[in-house]
Amino acid sequence: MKDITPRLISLLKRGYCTPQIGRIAKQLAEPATTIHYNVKKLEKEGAVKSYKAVFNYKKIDEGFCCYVLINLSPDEYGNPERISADLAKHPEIESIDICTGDWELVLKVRTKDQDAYYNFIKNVISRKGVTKIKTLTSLKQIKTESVTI
Amino acid sequence: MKDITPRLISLLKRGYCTPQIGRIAKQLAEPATTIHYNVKKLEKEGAVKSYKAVFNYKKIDEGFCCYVLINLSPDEYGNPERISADLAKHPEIESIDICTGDWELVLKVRTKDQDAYYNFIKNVISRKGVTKIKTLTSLKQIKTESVTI
DNA sequence: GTCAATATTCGAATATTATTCAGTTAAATA
DNA sequence: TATTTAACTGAATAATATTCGAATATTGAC
Repeated sequence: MKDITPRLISLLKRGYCTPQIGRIAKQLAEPATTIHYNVKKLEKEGAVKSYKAVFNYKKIDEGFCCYVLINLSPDEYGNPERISADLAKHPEIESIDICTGDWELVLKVRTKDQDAYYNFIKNVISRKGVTKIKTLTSLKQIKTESVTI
Repeated sequence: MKDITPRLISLLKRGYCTPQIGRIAKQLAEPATTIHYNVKKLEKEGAVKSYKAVFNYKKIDEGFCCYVLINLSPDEYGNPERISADLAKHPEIESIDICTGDWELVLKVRTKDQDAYYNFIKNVISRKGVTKIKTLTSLKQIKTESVTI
C-alpha cells in the first residue's frame, strides 16, 4: 500500500492550505464577502507568503529540535546569502536567519533524533565556510510558529 | 471605516486555515477522497496542531525580528515552564524553546522596529527570574516556518 | 499459511464553502 | 464640494470538501 503520509506532510509543511473565510467571518462578526475582500487584498499586496500546517513534530518523526548558531569564515562572511540559499533546500531546516551579534547564521533544525541530527551536521553543516558551530538543544517547545503547544 | 486587517492577521497567524484537499490530490496524483482520509487521520492522531498563514512580516508591521537568548535565575531554573507559559501569551513572541546549553530559553520575537523591540524587552523580558539576556538581531530572513522567502 | 478483523483506497452523490457580481457606502483627492 | 477610488455587502453562482458504500489491502491471532 502506498504510504501517502510523508508526501502529504511535506506539502502541508510549506503550503497547500487556504484561509477559512466563513469561520473568520463568524469569529469577527463580519460578512464573509468582506473577509474575502480583505484576505485577497493581503494576498495581492504580498503580505501573505503561504498558508501551511503546524505539526506536533514528535508525531511526525521530527521530535529532535535545535538551534544551530554558526560563524562563517572571512570569505563567506561577505556573502552569507549564497550559503543560506543552499541550506534552505534542506527540509530539516525550518528557519534560516542572517544575524548580527556573536553569530552570523541562526538555524532552527528538526530531525527524528540525535543520531539523525549528527548525520545532518556531518553532511550539511560541516563544510568549508563554517568556522564555528554551537548547538542549543530544545528540551521542550512551548510555542512554535506562533502556535502554543 | 472599520479596519479589519489587524484582527484578520491575528487570526491567520495562528490558525483559521484549512488544507486544500483538491490541490494536494492533483499534486500527488491521488484521489481527493484518499487525501481527505489521510488528512483526517493526521488530525485525529494529533499530528496536526493548526493550519495558519505565513506572512511577509515587513508588510504587516513586524519587520524587526530577533532571537532572544535568556538565562534564568536559580529559582526559575527548576521550573522554566511557568515563565514560558506566561511569555507565550505575548503575540510578539513567535516561538519559545526551553533549551540545554549556554541558554535556558530561546525566543524568536517580531516587532515593528527597534523602538518597539526596546519597549518589549523593558516590559516583558526584564523581570525577576531573568538574569542575563543576549539578542541576536536578524538582518535577513532566508527561510521562516519552513517557507523560503 | 489461513481466516477474521481492521485499516485504507476510491468513485459517485451530496453538502458545504468560497467566489463572483453588481450595487452601495465611505474615504481620499483635487 | 465634486469626483475618483477604495471598501463593504447581499444574493446568486461556482468550486470544493465531505459523506457514503463498496472494494481492496494489511494486520494479527491461531
